Amino acid sequence: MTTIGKVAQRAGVSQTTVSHALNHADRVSPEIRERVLKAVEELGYRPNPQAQSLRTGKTNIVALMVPDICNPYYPEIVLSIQTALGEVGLDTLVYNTDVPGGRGANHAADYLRQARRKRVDGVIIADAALFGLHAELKDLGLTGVFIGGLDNGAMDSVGVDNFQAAYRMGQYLIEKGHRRIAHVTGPSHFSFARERKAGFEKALADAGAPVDPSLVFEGSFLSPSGHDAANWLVEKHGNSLPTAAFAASPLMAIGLLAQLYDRKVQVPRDISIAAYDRLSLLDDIRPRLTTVGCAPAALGRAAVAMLRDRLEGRFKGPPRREVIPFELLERESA
Amino acid sequence: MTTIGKVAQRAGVSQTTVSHALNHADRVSPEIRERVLKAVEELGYRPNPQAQSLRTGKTNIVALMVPDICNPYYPEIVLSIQTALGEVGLDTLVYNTDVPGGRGANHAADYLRQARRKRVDGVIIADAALFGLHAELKDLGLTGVFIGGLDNGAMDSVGVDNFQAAYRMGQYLIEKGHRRIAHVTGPSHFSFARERKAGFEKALADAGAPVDPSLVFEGSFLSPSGHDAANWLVEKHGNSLPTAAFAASPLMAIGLLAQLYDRKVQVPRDISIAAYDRLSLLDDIRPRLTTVGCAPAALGRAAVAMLRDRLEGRFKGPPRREVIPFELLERESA
DNA sequence: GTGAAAGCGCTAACAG
DNA sequence: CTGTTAGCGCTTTCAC
Repeated sequence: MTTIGKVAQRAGVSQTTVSHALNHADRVSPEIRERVLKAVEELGYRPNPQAQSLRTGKTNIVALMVPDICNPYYPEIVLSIQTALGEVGLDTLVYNTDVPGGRGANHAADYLRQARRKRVDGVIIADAALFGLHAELKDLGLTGVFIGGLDNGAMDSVGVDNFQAAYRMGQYLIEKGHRRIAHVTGPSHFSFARERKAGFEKALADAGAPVDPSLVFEGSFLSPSGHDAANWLVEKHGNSLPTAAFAASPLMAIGLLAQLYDRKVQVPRDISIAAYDRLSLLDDIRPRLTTVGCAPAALGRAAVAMLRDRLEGRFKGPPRREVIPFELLERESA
Repeated sequence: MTTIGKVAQRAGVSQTTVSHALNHADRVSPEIRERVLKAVEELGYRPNPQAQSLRTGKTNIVALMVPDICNPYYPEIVLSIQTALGEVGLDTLVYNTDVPGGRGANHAADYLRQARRKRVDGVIIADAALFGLHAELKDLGLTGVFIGGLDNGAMDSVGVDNFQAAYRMGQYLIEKGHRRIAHVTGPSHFSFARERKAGFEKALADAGAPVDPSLVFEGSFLSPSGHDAANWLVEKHGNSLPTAAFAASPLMAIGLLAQLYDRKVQVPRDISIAAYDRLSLLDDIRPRLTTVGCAPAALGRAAVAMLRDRLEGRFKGPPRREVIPFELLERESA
């Protein structure tokens, strides 16, 4: 392994000069710099990152926490983040916080500590269940960005205005003539699930068609609860289905679609289906889902930008929140 | 930050002793060990991994290369690998090698070098396009495991017997009474795509129903070529569709399904569809696809086991190949 | 069984 | 503008 010493020797200068030439070009004369660079080139020298880290405390690694990469919402986030970080030479450590990894129940916090121990430069948390960790994050002195809602604004975060987006969808379904609309919500312990619910219900109420509580089903955001919701729809309301259903997550919408298919209910002929969030995966699902939300990649890129602002000292103020615009995508399902 | 020095001071011993107590329990008397552990506990001491790495050359980091995490084949691999590595304290650096990250065309090799530079302990490559990198890997002195085929057996690898699995599917379709079967293959420059093709064709030939070349369509493994294949089917063979089609990847099968839906061709009524590989994502697609293959997670776990065998010195022999058994899953699409 | 001392490769005061 | 020097925190000979 070529070390800085070898380079110095070859260039006929001291290690310091090599270091300067590489890190503070201006502190060194052009000719010397040239010589050093040439030696670096010839020797194929690459600084040892461990040594750099030990010295500087920086690792050029960012930890990324997602609940479960197999939930198709997250790959787009992970990809956009890894790519954006990779472009500036940062590496991405991925943790699936929701998947028991032989570390007991509380592995989210464990992973966080593990990341800290590793001296990652920053953390991006794309897991709603982890919003409570902001205090721990702060304690550990980690700079981090949350993706999604963060009630108390205790740290930097990026997200969509859940209330407005769901409101928009409510509006849309009303425009389309729907009055009896089922609503498959997320778990009410998530504040962003409550926001979506509130926004959607407000839209219906504003249109004079307030939601019928018997048409509300609380799901888990995951596809099995889409199945459950479909069964519930057919069993409880089979003799007179609502004309539309809004699922607060794409996975629940997919589950809904699948189970309705199995129960011979046709979409959108027998019932229209709309979903919150917009996944490119959905482009291959039939019928194509009408959705409201933003592309997850936009969240990822924004999160990286915010994190870099902190890491590179461009921004030092109090926690910020960036709101990403949403879009309603009308397709064939509703 | 508590360092080893503080611990030594508190325990009233030297740094060396602390290090020994922590890393070579037997080189230290029980009482001293006890004292050291107590001090460690009280101070919440955690060794600095950068310092450890600088000294030992190990980082406890493994790099994982996938073409594109948004291809739903990979999340299961990534999850299983990250989980398996996490269980033994190894962290996972994820790279999407197929996605331009501002690093020109050849970023796969770039990423590899970047990983090496980072002194990762090992690399897992789950990208068929990267099999050619085995030489580079060896040059860089990296221990690595490939997931998927690796023609020349130059490095450790795990995979499925593509020929046999595809053969099995051919057999199955024949058993089901199909004789005119379309075949959407992968790109022929991938040897494993050729193996699948050969296996499938052999099965048909063995059954006395050799494949009709006009029913073969070479795709890209991705969903758009499933669309293309559907269009081709309808346009070229619309007046007398084959009774079944076998797609050499799940994504192509999904694309096929989607486009057939758009063109009002019903599966399996009008044509049966079968796919290579088994994704849990497919559980939510309707109609449910009949598949042959192994769960990607099995590959991930096996890869981690192989890598650890090398890393932990349990195995030092020549490159090994582990073949994971496949399974045919009969469902409603074929 | 325990400790002193060297050094992994690098950066940054501080002198010159 | 360039070099000397001192560590960053840890592990590991090598003495004792």
